[in-house]
Amino acid sequence: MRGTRDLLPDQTPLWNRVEATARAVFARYGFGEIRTPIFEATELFARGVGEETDIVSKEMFTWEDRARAASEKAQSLTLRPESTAGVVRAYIEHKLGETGQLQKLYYIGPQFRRERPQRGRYRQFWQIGAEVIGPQTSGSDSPVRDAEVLEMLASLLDELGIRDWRLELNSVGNAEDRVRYNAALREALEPVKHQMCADNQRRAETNPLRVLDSKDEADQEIINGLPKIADYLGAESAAHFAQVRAALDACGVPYHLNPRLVRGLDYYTRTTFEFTVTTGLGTQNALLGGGRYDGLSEMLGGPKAPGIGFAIGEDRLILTLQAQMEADAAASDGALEEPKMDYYVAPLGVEQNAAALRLAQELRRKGMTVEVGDGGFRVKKSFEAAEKVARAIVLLGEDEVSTGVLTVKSFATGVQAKVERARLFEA
RNA sequence: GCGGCUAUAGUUCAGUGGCAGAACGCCGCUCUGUGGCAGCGGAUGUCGUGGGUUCGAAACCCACUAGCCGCCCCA
Repeated sequence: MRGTRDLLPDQTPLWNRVEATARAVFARYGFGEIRTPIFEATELFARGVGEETDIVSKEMFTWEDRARAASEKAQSLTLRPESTAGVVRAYIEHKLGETGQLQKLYYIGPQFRRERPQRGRYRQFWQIGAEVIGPQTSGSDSPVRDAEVLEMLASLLDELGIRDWRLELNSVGNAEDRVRYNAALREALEPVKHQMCADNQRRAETNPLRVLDSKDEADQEIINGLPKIADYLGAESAAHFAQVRAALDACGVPYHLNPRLVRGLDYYTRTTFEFTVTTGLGTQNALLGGGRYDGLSEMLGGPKAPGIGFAIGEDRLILTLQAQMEADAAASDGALEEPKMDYYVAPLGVEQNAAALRLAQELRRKGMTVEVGDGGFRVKKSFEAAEKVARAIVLLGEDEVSTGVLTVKSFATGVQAKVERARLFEA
């Protein structure tokens, strides 16, 4: 299917390493895993992500569920295009706010957007994300939370071995700041917008913030002359942002202020951020993105519950790591070695098959990785097969079975030795 | 959703109108309890799918599907 992929066993170890590292890092910061449905009511995304966003207006996989009884109405359902809305729905539904505790939740799972695929962009893609949310009394809107999340991401990327990441940081202000800034943008764009490209002319009308995001080269001069959001932050937003930056400075997390970083989901308020990389992703250079969403819970009919979260594009993280590994292998002239199993047990003759499987059983129960051949194979074939998958071959012929003294040959050293059956289990 | 490029063996690719190819990999033999090297031999296949042009199409044309690159946007 378009935009979907199969991940074969040569790929999945890296995926598992990434996910295990993420789980371990998140646990150190007190996050617990949440698993929410892969589909939700369409309404949730329309209200949470925003009716006018690209995601909701043209990228969702949506269908009408059948009404199963005359009294039941057909419901519009949608494969989740992101997970924050679902997590906040679960927060509301399970009344997690009533605990009074700050909730730190993370998730790993597939997301679905009906876009044209290209490198680093798939219709089913995976996100590793986390949300910090709770009633205000839990400190959920503290700048400490913003900085902690950003510092955690820096630690995670470092631990994964992602090199040359770059943190872009901005504050888009609270709801009131945004109203004033939008008005200022419209006013500034009015006399100059006719000089801009068609896309930007449209955005100037529908969503002036998006003009800031434009990469149209001819329009850059105009865009650079537009009012900066930083000048329109109210005292509260400005103080919050200053504290976030101070905490990042204290932790030694490098960042670049990017006054043009506006994000495409309607729920973002105040802190917004993106981590980008230059390796492996082509023009889709955003590795992860996120921000604060102080009003989302209320938008979804829940209690006031400020929050901040992010989503890592796992596919993009993997592409970056693979590109780095290829670059390293090319630089050191070394081929990428596939991990080998401990033993390949080769029965010599079909009469030894049962004994070979039994030997493998014992070795595996000791925790060793073992492959078993077939007595019908010629010895040459057994060696060839063994050398591909294992570090050593155990020959099991009539003699070995009757005496219990095995013939073991290491492929690394080329040394062949007779080994007591019992001693093999010690290794 | 828009534009460009691409699709031939397991893989990477050559093949611009006249017998479907190379390298690597795979299998067999030389070699029935010792692999890696070498020699010899073998199988690779809906030439993405469907239609059209032509005496003849892998090649030219159209449509579709999928991938890649870019735009939009985002992870």
